[in-house]
Amino acid sequence: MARLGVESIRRQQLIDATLKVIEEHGFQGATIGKIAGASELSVGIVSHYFGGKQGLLEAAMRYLLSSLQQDVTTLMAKRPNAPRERLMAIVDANFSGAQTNAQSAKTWLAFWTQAMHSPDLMRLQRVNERRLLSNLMFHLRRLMPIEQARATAQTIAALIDGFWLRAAMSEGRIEPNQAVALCKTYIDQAIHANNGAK
Amino acid sequence: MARLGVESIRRQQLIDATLKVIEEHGFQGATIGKIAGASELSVGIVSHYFGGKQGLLEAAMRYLLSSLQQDVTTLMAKRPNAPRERLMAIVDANFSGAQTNAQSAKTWLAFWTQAMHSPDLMRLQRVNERRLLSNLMFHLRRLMPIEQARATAQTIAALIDGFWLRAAMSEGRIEPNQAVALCKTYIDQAIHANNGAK
DNA sequence: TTCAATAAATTGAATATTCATTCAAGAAAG
DNA sequence: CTTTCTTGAATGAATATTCAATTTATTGAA
Repeated sequence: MARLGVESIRRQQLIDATLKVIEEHGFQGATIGKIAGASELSVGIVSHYFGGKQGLLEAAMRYLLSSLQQDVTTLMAKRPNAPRERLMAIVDANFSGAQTNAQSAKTWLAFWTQAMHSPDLMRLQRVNERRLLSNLMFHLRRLMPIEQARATAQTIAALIDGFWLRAAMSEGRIEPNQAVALCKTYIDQAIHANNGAK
Repeated sequence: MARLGVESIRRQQLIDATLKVIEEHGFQGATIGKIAGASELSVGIVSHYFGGKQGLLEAAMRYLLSSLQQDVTTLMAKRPNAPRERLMAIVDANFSGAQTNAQSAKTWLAFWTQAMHSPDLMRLQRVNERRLLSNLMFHLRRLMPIEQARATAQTIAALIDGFWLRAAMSEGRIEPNQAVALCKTYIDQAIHANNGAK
């Protein structure tokens, strides 16, 4: 028997290499050859562990999504349990840590594009989106009537996506702090505008 | 000599076919063969008029960008020359007419992804983005102090992009009316929040 | 008007390239 | 010495590009 855990090590090696190559060459330029090179493994190993290129790409996206989800729950746990604070934590998490640089924004955009033509990736994307929305709704419900909460949740979600997209297009010159600040300003405006209507 | 204007007719034929094929098969699936088929021309004609596939794709994106720009100026011209009205017109234009359906949102997303790896397309994208921002700023400046105007302009731009992105991901179930309504609600909130500080 | 002569436009089979996948052989671990 | 892991050359499929041949349009002389 080979060393225990080789499989999970190799899988992660390949996923890391995949993300790196997509960052560098885009989704189109991410060939098995380049990925194998970046991982210092051979091309054959991909089908051995992931069945093929598509399987590797889906695993890589799953990894990105779960990283984001982990950032969210970690950051949320550290904040006071007040609705406004929790909302701010959600925003912070979505622009935090490993997530925030133009490179990883490009990777996200690439996956989004890909997701439109892969039911599996699309499903993953939807699950995450619904989680974000229901998360936002949960806290907004405590601050405003349900209709306004719904609208505000949609708007916050769109804002987050929009800033991400702009980050991807801005060639390294992303200012996560600015995006976070603008999102927070919006949230306070929305709370203020709908306050008292509760 | 051949009939005058054949060149521009053929170019448009190919661009239309390109957009149609991308809508239908995605960016990856948009092969020269399919595009030629959809345009009822031969594959050879592409390199004759555009030098190659890349040239055709760039021309198609140029066409989309200029269509959007035209929608904006057309709609703006019809509205009263009041700052708030003009802002609303900008939002309307960005979700109007030929622009608004999940298919064309997918096409946009595909081009954005592509633009990240093509300096030429990136430059085009930037020009358009700067035009949108300065357009927004021009009117916001009349409603609030410059710092708030800057922040609001960034937020509106991000909102527009964000709703587009969500439209692209939402598999045909896009509600442009809802996106427009939410953008407008935000604008009014922002005006209200920063009013009097003028 | 008709008819070559010429130029422009168009075709699509042939070619070249790129790349995912396969798998027989070999290396490494236990 | 058996099992697992890994390699990478060979294969085949997909597709962009090329270009010689063909078609179509234009011109102007008869």
